[in-house]
Order: sequence, then structure tokens, then C-alpha cells
Amino acid sequence: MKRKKPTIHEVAARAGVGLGTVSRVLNNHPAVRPETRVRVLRAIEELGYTPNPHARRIAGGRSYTVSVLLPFVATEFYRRLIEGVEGVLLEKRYDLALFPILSQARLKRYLESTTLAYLTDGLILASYDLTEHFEGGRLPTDRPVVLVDAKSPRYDSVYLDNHLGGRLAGEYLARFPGAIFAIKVEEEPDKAFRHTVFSERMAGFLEALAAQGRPFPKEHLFVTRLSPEGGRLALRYFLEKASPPLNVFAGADQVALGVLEEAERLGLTPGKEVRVLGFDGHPFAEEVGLSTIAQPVEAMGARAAQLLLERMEGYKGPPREVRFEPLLIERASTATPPSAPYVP
Amino acid sequence: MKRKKPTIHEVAARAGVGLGTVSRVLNNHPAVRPETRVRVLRAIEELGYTPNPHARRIAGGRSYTVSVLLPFVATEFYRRLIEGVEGVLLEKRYDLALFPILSQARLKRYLESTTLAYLTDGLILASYDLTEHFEGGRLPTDRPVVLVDAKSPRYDSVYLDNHLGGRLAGEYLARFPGAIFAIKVEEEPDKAFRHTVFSERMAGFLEALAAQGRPFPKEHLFVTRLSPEGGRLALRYFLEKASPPLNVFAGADQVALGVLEEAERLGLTPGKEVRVLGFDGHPFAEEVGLSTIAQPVEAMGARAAQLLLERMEGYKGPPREVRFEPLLIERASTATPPSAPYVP
DNA sequence: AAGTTTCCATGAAGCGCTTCCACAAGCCAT
DNA sequence: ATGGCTTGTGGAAGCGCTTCATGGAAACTT
Repeated sequence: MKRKKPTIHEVAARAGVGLGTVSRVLNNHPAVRPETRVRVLRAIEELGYTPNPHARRIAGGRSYTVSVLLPFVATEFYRRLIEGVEGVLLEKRYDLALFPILSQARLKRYLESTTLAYLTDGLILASYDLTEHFEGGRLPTDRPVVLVDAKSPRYDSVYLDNHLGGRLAGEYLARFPGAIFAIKVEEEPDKAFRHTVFSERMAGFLEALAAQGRPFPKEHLFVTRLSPEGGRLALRYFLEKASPPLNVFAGADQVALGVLEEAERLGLTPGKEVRVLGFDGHPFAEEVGLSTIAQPVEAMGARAAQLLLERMEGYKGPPREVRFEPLLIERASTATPPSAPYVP
Repeated sequence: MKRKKPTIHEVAARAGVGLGTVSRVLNNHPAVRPETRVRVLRAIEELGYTPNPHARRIAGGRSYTVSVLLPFVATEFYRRLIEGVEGVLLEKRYDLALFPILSQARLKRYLESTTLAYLTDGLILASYDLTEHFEGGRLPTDRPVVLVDAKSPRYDSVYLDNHLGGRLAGEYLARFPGAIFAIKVEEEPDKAFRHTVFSERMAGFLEALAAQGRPFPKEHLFVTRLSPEGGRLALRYFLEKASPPLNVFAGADQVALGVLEEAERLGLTPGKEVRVLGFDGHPFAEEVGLSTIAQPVEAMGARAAQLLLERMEGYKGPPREVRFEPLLIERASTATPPSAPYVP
């Protein structure tokens, strides 16, 4: 039933080559003649051979694994981020270990644990505010670290310019007739994560309105958690303040979705009586025709992985910053602009 | 700086014993004289030795690792579950690999991957509906599997009697004056997970009301997602249907929290004008004085781990079912019962 | 033509552990 | 005392891989 797995020896025998050659083929070492490489690859294929990662780790003295620490929050953002990271790592025959941060205690335990020491050559930390939680903003590890969706003077950082995204939103919505409203997503109560992204978005948004000379009364802002129901509550609140048409910057697609739902329930036409603009570029935004400020999340993940691999291969330069720019995608939820098609 | 880690050889030398003896101490093998064991343990302590898990895995031919597959949803439920699992595994020197199921595609890829083959001796699958997604409700793996927060005729299952929990809720709330309302948490849209727990709770709840001869009009039910904002929307909706006092079964603590928030905003006293009963036994329930139907989640996790270890050690019996019972915890949100203290 | 360099390939050594056979020492019953 | 047990202990063998010293053959030199 459970046939023993073939080893590198069998592959070598079958291909009629030495052990070392098989290993070199596996590791993409250049010094292998093309014909030989093909012979080995064929043998691997025929035997259904897969290298034993533990043997590799113990012989190589490395773990060939990158850990991604991320908030234990179910969002498309993290799914896409990991997709991006994984793509790059697979090419280099690296494994990915996901570490959802369920609690502060678990994180610290993990960083001090044997697991990390033996199972990680490098770390990617997502959306996490280091300065809040670690002395000097420095993780207690000697492995290379790259931050994503976060910034730090200590480590390479990959992030989206959320402020710019907010500005795009403001400039765009200001073009429409009707009152302007905004929903701000609340920060995490435990402050574990850097949810300043939402504040940044809002700051950019307000700045853009101010630049256009559009006033924004305080009571046009609604604060809620990251959930569609928050959007529904918000729209009901907004409708007490002004009559349609309304222009709503929802701060996040998840919330925008709720605004759309509630508009439908109330018989208001999206893109006409209620214009909604989200943020994130969530896959469902396309499905429901939600305009949004999209972030290139996969690309951000891939870039983070690249930076980390460079560090793991010995690069020693000062911390690098990679800033990504968001892109406004116009869909039915904001319909067509008043006059000509929108050109920023 | 990065001093080389001590190995089992150094430990053996320092303790003045053989290699095998150190290994035996590490693995709790009985045939070691107590004095010897102490000597070895002291040497380990002094050297700060930690065994290399990869070496262990390759020599032992096993991975000494259990994978927990769980929905990528941030709830206390999963945090507590893992806590319970981990406690049992640590004792047996097993590692825990968390695998948040970000998508169906990822799960299937994972199950067919080398990672699983080399990194897992057993699987714990949480809240996952197998029959929906796998031919014959059987996972494509030869490793032992235990389900938790789910049931299956194929595998050992550990779960809470949600129906009973709902019944407890119904019997309890029926004792109070005022109208009865309930919130049902919506199932996942992608049906990936077995969220029938919420239906079961509601079924038990309605059954209890019926048994007491209490009618429950359809419009007293509000359906929403698992978020506090859902609770807030629900309470506003309920207040359109009846005037206080109201008795609300919220279906989940997270939702109950929103009901409490909104009650406060509207100036209604919890436990008097609005009685709220949650479900889960979330830690914050205690903080905010929320009555709830508590589940022993840690214990469920621990039990699942035990069942799995037994399977991994060769136990061959038919699938086992372990049913846990919830417990009603009375707090300020339902105040004191009308007459005597509540005794079920 | 002989020497030098480059290119490929080999397989032993070694990574840090578990397992298992061998053996020593102590114990008991004869 | 002798022969069996039992209980502890030592260390060689081996897990599947990477690395590296070694060397043969081909491709350049001069």
C-alpha cells in the first residue's frame, strides 16, 4: 500500500549518474550538461521522486523555509499577499510556513522558540506594528526580516501609499454633485496591528477635499468595524443627514459592500442616488460593480519575498522601502462621471 | 556571535553517558536509571541544548508533527481550540503546524503536496464540511484524521451539541416577561465550512420555545453575518417590532456584543429593558457581563488531539464521536430571573 | 605536442538524530 | 556456584540529503 518513497540513490541509479549530479540538478546548479540534466529529470519523473525536505535541511544546514507572520484575520488582502509571496518562493525551492498571529503571547513564544530557530531562514511580517510591541522596534531574531503593509526604519518595507489612495478617492468623488460622506474603519482594539492604513486613507481623502475647497463636516464621517454591516449602518446614518444623491467613500471594499446592500434594500440606485467608492480591489468588487481604489497586493507580496531572498543570500545594505501606488477602478457603483470620462 | 548549536554528542560527553542514553532521556524512554536521567537533564540545561527537529525527523522516519487545518477566520473559538490541541501535543513532543485554509484551491494543493507527506503524521480538521468537498467525504491522505467542530461517519469527531445549547437558551429566555427575538448568524457564502452550527442552535432554540408553548413569529428572527454591527442592526430592527422589555438570543457572542452596544447607545438598560443571551463563552463576554451559552473549546481541542495521537499510535477501531455539552452562564445582560435564581 | 585550463561528474564524508544489537551488571531461583 | 532473567547502557548503523575533494575528459593554449 504505502510504498516506500524513492530516494536520491534510486534516481541516480536509474539515470546512470552519481549522487552529486542528481543533487545538482535538483538545486539548479549550472555545472550539469544539458543531456545529463534531462536524463536525471526523466528518472525523477518516472520514479515519482520528491526530495525529502528534512534530509535536505539537515544536510544543508538551513531550513529552506520562510515564515510569514500575519494577523489572523480573514481578508482577501492576506490571501492575495500570500499568493504573491508563494510564487516567488516556489521558484527558489523554498517552503512557506504560515504563522497566523492568534495572540501576542503566541507570537513572542514563537519568536523565542526552537521552531523558529530550526524552521526559518527568513521572516515576512505583515501589517504588524513593531514599535508598539518590541523594544527598539527590533524583533528578537537574527534572521532577516521584511515588512509588508507596514514601515520601519529597521527593516526592508513594502507598502501601499494609502494616503495617495485616499487622495485619489477625494479628488474623484468631489467631481460629483451631492453631499460627500466617508466611513472610517476602526482600528483594532488590541492595537496589535498597524491599522493606521485606515487613518492614512482618510487623511489623504480629507486633504484632497480641502484642496478642492469642498468642506467636510465632522458629522459626515462614520466610524465602524471592518464588516459589511458597518456599511449598512453608515448609510442609514448618512441618510439622516442629507438626501440623495450621496457620495460615499467607504474606506474598504468590505464596508462598501454593506453600503451597496443597504442602498438596494432601501430602493436607492447605486451610481445615481448613492455613489459608493471602496478601497482594496477585492475580487467581489468586480462582481458587484463596485468602484474601488485597488492595491496590487500580489505584486507587493512578490516584492517582499524578493527582498527577503536577497537578504538571505547575504545582501547587507541599509533598509529599503518599496512604495506601491494604488489605482482607481471605475465601475457601476459610481456610474459615469458628470461630464467626460474621468481622467485624473 | 551565532554560536553553533550544541548537539547530542556534546550533551552525552558532558553527562558522561552514551549517545543512546541521551536520546532515550529525550524521548522519555523508561529504561534509564533516575540518576542517569538527572545527569543528562542537567547537561542539557547547562548547554542550552535543543534537539534538532529535522535530524529527528529524518532519523525517526516520522515528522512528529500534527497539522491543524482551520478556517482563516479570526475568532476566539479557533484561538482557544489551538490552545487545547497544543497543550496535549507538547507533552508528547509533537509539533503543531497551523494551516489556515485561505481557499479551496490551496487546501487541495496542500493535501496533494510534498509538504503534507513529509510534514504531517496526523491531521485535525476544524469546522470543515468534508462531504461538500471531497468524494465520499474522505480526504485524499493515508494519515489519521480527526474532525473537530464537525461530524463525519468516516473519522473520529469531536463537537459541541449546538442543538442542546439552543434549547438551553430557549428554555432560559422563555422565563422572562416581554417579547422574544433571535438573531441567526448567516452561513458562509462559499459553503466551505460547516456553519450548520448556527442552524442547529436556532433549531434547538425554536424547539424549546415550542415545547413551552411560546409562539415565535417569523419576523422576530433577524439574519446577519458574524459581526457586532449585525447585532446593532438587529436590535434596531427588533425595536420596530415591539417595545421593551425585549429578550434577545443572539446566536453568537460577537453578535450579542453589538446588541449590547446599541442598547447602550439608545439608553436601554441591559438585563432590564433589553435582555441579551450570547453563545460561545467568548472571553470578552465576562468583561462586559454578557450571559452566554459557553462551550468548552480548549477541552474539545485537547480531546481531538488525544484521539489523533491514539490513531497515530496505531489504534484501529471504528470512528468515535465525542459530544460536548454547553453550559449556560448567567451574567448582568440577563440580570436576575423573575423569581428564584435560575436552575435548569 | 605537451601543458594548462575549463567543464562535468563521482562518491565519500558528514549533518544530528533514532534504533537496535551487543553487552555488562545485578538479581533471582535452582 | 551456575544458569537464566531483567535492567541499563554504549555506540555503530543508517535515515536522505548537500558539499567537497578528487579526477577524467575535452577544449584551449603556447
